[in-house]
Amino acid sequence: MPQVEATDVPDDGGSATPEGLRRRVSRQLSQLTARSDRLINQGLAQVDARKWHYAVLASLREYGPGSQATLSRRTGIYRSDMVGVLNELAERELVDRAPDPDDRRRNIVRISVRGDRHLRVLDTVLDDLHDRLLAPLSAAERDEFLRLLTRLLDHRP
Amino acid sequence: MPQVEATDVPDDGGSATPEGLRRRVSRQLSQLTARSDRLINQGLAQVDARKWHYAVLASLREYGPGSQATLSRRTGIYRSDMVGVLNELAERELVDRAPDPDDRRRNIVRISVRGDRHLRVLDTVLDDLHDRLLAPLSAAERDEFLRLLTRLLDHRP
DNA sequence: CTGATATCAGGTAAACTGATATTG
DNA sequence: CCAATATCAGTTTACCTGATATCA
Repeated sequence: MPQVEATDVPDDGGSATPEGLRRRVSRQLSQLTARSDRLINQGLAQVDARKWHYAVLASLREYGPGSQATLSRRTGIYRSDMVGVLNELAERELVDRAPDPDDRRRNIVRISVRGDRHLRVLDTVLDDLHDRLLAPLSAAERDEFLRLLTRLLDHRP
Repeated sequence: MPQVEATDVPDDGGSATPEGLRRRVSRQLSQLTARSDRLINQGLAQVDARKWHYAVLASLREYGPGSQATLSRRTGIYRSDMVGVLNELAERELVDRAPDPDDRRRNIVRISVRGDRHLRVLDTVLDDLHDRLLAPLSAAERDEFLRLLTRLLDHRP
C-alpha cells in the first residue's frame, strides 16, 4: 500500500509551500498582498479609514484639487468606484466637492482642513504598518524591494 | 481664482502616481498583484485552468496525495474554498478523490495521469507569463525580487 | 457628432467567517 | 467531551464592464 500522507509539513501558515510553488512570483505576490491588505485594512479601520481614502487624500495634498476623473487617473481607482470613495470622504467632511463653474460636467474635489489633519494621522499609521510589514528587511533591502516593485509597475505591458 | 487643475499628468496608467503614494509599498504591491493576477488568470483561462488549479496540482506532484485539509495547509487555499477547487479538478479528471479507509472523515486526493500531463502544460504557460511579468528585470534582479518576497512571506507576524 | 464626465447597476474572483454533520 | 474533517452558506472587498444623462 502506498504512503498516503507525504511528510506532513507543520502548519505554519504560508511558509510550508512546496518549492515549485515558491518559485512562482505571482503566487508569492498574491499571498504577500493578501497579508499586506489585511494589515493595512485593519490598521486603517482603527482610525475609521480605508486605503482608498489615503490614496485620494494624498493625491489631493500632492497635486491639489481636481475633477473626479483626474483623481481616478492619479490614484488608479476606477472612475466607477471613485463616486463611492468620495461619498465616504465627503460624509466625513474630509473633502469638499463642488461643481466646476467653468465645466459643468465636472466636480472639483478639494481636501478640507479636517482632511489635511486626518491625512497626517494616516501618514503615521501607515508608516507604522509598513514598518511591521517590512520588518524582516534592512533599510537597504526595503529600498531595493521598492525599487524593483516600481520598475515592474512602470513597465507598461 | 485658484488654479483648479494642478499640472495635469498624462494618463499613462499607473505610473503617474504621486511620489507620496509611490513610497507606499503596500500600494505598489496591490497594483502589481492586480496586474499579475489579471495576466495569470487570462493566460490560464486559455487552457481552461485557474491559478488554484496549479497550486493544488503542483502541491500534489511535489508532496504526493493528501487529505483536503492537508492540501489546504500546503497551498494556502482556505479549507472552505478547497471543495470547489477540487470539484473543478475532479470534473476535469485531473485528480482522483476517494474516501480514506483508515480515517473516514477524510478524502484522499491524488493527481491523475491526465492531471500530471495537464500540470506540465501549466508549467510552460506559467513560465511564459512570468517572463512577461518580470520582463523589466534582469535574471539577477528577478532572483533578488523573489528572495525578498520570500523573506517577507516567511516572517510570521 | 465626438468625446469626456459623473453616476449607477451590475459581474467576477479572492479572502474570509461561521455553521453543521461526521468521525477520531 | 474535545478536535479534526469535509461541506455549505454567506460576507466583504477589489477589480472590471458596461450603460446612461449631461455637457464641452
